[in-house]
Amino acid sequence: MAAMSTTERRVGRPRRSSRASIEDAAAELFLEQGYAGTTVEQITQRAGVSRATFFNYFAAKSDVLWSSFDESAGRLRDELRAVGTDRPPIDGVRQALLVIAQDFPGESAPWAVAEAETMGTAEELGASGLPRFAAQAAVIAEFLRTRLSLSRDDVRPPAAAAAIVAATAAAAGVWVNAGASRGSLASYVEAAITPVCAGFAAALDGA
Amino acid sequence: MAAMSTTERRVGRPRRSSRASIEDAAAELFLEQGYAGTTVEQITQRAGVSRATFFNYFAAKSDVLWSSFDESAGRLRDELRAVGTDRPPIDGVRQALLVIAQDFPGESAPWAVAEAETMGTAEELGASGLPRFAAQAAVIAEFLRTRLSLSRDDVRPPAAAAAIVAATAAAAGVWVNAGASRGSLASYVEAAITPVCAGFAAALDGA
DNA sequence: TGTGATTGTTAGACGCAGTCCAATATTCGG
DNA sequence: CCGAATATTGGACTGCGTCTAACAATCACA
Repeated sequence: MAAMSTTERRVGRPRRSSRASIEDAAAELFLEQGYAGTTVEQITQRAGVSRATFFNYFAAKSDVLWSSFDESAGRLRDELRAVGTDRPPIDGVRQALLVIAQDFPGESAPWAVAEAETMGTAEELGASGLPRFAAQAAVIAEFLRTRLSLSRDDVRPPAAAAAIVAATAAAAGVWVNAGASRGSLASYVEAAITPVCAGFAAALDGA
Repeated sequence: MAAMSTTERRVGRPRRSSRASIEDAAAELFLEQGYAGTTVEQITQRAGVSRATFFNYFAAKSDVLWSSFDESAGRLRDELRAVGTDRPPIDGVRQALLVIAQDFPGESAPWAVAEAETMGTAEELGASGLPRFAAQAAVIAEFLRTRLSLSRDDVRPPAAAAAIVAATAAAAGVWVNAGASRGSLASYVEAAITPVCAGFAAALDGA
């Protein structure tokens, strides 16, 4: 989603403020006052920009919480494209998700979820999460459908995709709550999605 | 969620307006103007109540869309409680969902999803859906965990629950888009969740 | 026939997220 | 120096959701 490195703008007024500086200001305030207790205006004041600028970088206040997720999520489509046509597509999905999950070691989790308790972000994450998960599921479903040459009426591609994404999200939730002594996110995701993939691998066998 | 028939209130001022009448007014307006183009005030005017009364019956404007879902969703816990201890718990979950899905014949779907195109409700349903799905998943996860005597650290119960709920939701989406010629929702849900249940049945076997 | 308890309805005000637009600022290529 | 392109800003506006205090209608009980 970030501007492609090949197309850095070379005309027009340069950005005075960065997306990251707004995120930092928001994270500080969420820690001090909680998510609900912090207004967008306070964030912009601390970041030293105007309120309008905030909405230039984020479409909604809750988008700040998902910044880390959005970065990783953009990779999924690329990882899937790189999957060879020789292996079962559902295995390719599994592999792609595990590769991405490996980028989250046990020591550190995104602040929006790691500090969810003190920030009170859990409620807002839940309220604003479905569109993102659905977008990822749509990518996976389309990948499965085309690779397996299935009809658009077939329930199995969207069902498998939704199940895999949901299992991944559930695994991430357990991973966050496991505290600092946990292992990498990948091991949690693997335990969560392997059964799903196995089940659909069998169900999609005749296709 | 509806007031238990055994506890109809017999003291205090009786309700002048019903939840259903507000829903009807909202559905009409959503058809005429779309969801985003309709204000809560317009709904209350057509229903003949004050704006404050609306928020007595619905915590949010989007809750009107989920009224039908919320009614069915309350049944899940009861259906699970009725599952015998002799059969595998994951089969009990599968059976409970299919029983509930049978209440949705092919001819009629809830207006919020059936008319999603003309009402423009899809976006709002997506934005407000996750808390509801998560609540259902939590019920299923707790059922699986206790019936199987698993630890709270185990990823599998929440993962299986989330996957099953997501597959059900995906099936419902396909079902809605299939138009009037479709069969009952149950057949779609069955095709969607059977692979998930099979996969986790194997993964939970040794437990 | 009151009187209090209980519950439903209402008006009015408020904070804040999110949208929109017009004005201004800063860089570039020519 | 002049436009084209992009970033930033102020300011106004809509509408959701919250809150509080008042008011209305019913029942139980004396």
